[in-house]
Amino acid sequence: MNKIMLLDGNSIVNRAFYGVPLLTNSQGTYTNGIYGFLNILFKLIEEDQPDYIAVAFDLKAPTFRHKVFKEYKGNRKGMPDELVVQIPILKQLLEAMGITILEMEGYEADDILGTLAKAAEKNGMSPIVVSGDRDLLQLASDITKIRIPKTRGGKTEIEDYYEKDLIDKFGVTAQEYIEVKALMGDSSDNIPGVPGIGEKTAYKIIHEYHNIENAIANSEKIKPARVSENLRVYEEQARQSKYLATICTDVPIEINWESLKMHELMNPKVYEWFKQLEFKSFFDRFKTTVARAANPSKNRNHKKVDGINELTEVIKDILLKGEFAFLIFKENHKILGISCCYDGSDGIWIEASPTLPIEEIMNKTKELFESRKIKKITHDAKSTMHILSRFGISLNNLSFDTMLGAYILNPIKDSYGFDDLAHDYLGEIFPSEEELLGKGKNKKLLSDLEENKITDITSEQACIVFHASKIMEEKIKENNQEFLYYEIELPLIEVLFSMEKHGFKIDINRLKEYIEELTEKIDILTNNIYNLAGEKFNINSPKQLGSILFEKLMLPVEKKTKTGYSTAAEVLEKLKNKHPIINQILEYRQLVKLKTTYGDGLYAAVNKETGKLHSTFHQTITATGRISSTEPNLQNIPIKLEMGRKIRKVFIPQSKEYLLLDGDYSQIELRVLAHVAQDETLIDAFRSGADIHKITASKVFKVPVEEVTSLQRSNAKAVNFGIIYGIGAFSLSQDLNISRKEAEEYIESYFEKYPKVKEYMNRTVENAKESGYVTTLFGRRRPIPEISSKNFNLRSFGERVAMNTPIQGTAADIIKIAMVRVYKKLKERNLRSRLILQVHDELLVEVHKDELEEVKEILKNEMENAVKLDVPLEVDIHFGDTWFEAK
DNA sequence: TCTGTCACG
DNA sequence: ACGTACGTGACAGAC
Repeated sequence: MNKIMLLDGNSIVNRAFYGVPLLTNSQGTYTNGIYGFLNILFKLIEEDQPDYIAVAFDLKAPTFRHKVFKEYKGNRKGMPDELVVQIPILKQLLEAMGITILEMEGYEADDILGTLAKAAEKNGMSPIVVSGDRDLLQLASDITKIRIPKTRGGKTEIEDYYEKDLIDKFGVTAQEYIEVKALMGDSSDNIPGVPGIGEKTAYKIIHEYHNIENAIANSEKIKPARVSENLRVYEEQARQSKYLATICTDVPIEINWESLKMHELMNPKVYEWFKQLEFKSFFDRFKTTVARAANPSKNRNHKKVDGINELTEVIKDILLKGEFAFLIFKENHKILGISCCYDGSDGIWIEASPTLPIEEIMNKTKELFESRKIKKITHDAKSTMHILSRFGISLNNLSFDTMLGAYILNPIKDSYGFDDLAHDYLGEIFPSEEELLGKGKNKKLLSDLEENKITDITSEQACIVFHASKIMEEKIKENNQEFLYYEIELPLIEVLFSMEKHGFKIDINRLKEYIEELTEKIDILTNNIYNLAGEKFNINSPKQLGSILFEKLMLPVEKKTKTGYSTAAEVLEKLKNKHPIINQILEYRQLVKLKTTYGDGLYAAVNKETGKLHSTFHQTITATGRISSTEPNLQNIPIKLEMGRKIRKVFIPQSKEYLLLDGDYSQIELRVLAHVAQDETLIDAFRSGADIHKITASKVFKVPVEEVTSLQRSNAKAVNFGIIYGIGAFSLSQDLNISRKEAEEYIESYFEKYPKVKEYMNRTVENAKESGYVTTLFGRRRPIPEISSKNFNLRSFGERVAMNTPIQGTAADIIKIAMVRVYKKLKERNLRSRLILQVHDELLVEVHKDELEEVKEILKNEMENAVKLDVPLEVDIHFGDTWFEAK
């Protein structure tokens, strides 16, 4: 007998949503309801192997039940927004799987399922009705099976009911199940039932009288008296409840059985959906043939080159084409080979081998890489340049970097892998690194794979890069981002490469001394703390520290975290006067931070050969356009506190012939704000060259500039920062330790004095809501999906981001322009001085003593004139023998 | 691997 | 009534 599976979409996704923790993919789309639904669906299909399938959904429109009883489901709370957004995705996914979705205005999903189940029975099929809701049990028969899945802690258990199971478990038939509900009502659907009759009484009555009419007729015999009387008084209400509780089995819906037939669910479209939703655990459900068919590019015919003659032919071809995409593959310091793609169809894998050593490949290809005529396309050019430089090769005429292109087109992604390129720009499927090699300790090496697989993967990636670059070029043009991409970001690659390669010299002996000094101080503090606590414990453990402070010493609890007491500096600061241990802990924390992160951390990062720190600068990480620095992070070296600042004395020039020259923008973000908001008052303030915080203080606190106190100035400074961040009164009040009301007054007063700033903020948020993104002065774009969220917090975050990103991002654009120009000038003039570091609003140059005056001029000039704004850009220049002195 | 904490702009 | 400033990265401890 043919089986037909009929699912109650809403109720199952609801169950799934609450049974699976709130998941999102990397785009921030909530996916837990969909994920849970699929888990249930797959399990059911595996168990029952249905021949036909359909999913019914409720519509928002009122149903026939509302017509007779407008309060029906009146007390229902709506779905949470996190679930609402998943429903349309689920529907599209089901459609992609070839599963028919049934909806009918005026009816609920239950009614559609009931109608189909009954029709299917008549048609000689076995219906399997699936719902998260027990109401459906009234559809059970000796042919129709009701299945109720429950998801708990990721596990799905299913209760099954034929009508006999209903009788076994509840002692009622399917029809009697309705009668019971008519009597007891249903608070979740707002079905009234009969007052005074609950579950127990309802069953008792139906066991004896089988239906409500019979019960009403015999109500005299029913005890207790109140139940008996209510049955008569509320007999109409009981009838209406029965009507409401009865699933309609004759919905006027046309049934096309053929269209409900099951197909292979795991088709290419579905594969794509799963990739986007990041349901990696479902991937192995796809037959490899499907994955292959899903990917037209797999049909490319890649070639492996492992002989010198073939390589010569390839190079000849490339010289003819004038352009090629390439990737260099490196694993554990070993270079495996180079893949390339130059005519848009097949890729080529040039494999390093004993017969064709990498040195020989590099010797042969050097002319290509260094040619100023041949255009090069690659993915992550900066890393590539490091590899090439080991062979004394430089990369010229880089025409496109797809990693950077993907970032400019969408800076909020958290990875820019080949799978992303294929999906986002080519509409193709390519497995991610994790899918290809696994992850964690089981991660395989590319070189461990079969030979032809290596050829396929490496060549295919080069092809993806080639093709994606063409699409990206178009999009960059459409977005008016050509200047940003070709004049700022692309040239910046070489600048960052040079900074990384050059490195920052460290006075290693001085660093050792610094560590020793810290060690001694920490030892003393540790002893003091143990004495004050009366026992030894791990001061670094927030958990142990919390129990000492708040349980043993009974200090008042200011703030809690998810896991326990907060021991953050901000909290301890407030406990300073309550116990002498607090100051010791604060100082201990500060010194331990300095020792571990900056002392030991930097020491370990110093390159043994060069004696320098070679940080990596990331150009595709931040959502705003800033660069970031890792291993080590040189953008967060202490400066605010004296003890921390001292570490800057270990940062020195490479030799005594050199000095460190530092240029930093003064108030660049506020200046950008003045410009983009076109606020005359703010513009004038900057043109006058005066202290901007002081001026703001004078305006906000309505006192003459000369009479601004230092407290007023520092408060105004906080307001200025707040404005840039997308101000909130609460946070400002926290920051300044003032009341919320006062903070509100500050803000109001600020906007009164700088009205165009307020207009600008409103306009920017409006635009972001309209378009879904914000832009900087140079066309950098940041999508803000949160801004249309129904969730207050998410939406508020989106609004703040909309206000902040154009400012932070424009400042980032500006300093990047300056970097490119400074680099170019130093190179053009054949100077020995080198740009070595950028810290968001600051550039550091290692300058040869003979070139000091010239380079000072270049640095100041290029930074101040990187862009012409309606306010001047001011740069402070300092120099010295260490970074400490150069600030 | 996540959380808390803290360093920077 | 909501819970609270924008952007990062490193380290230690706890799971």
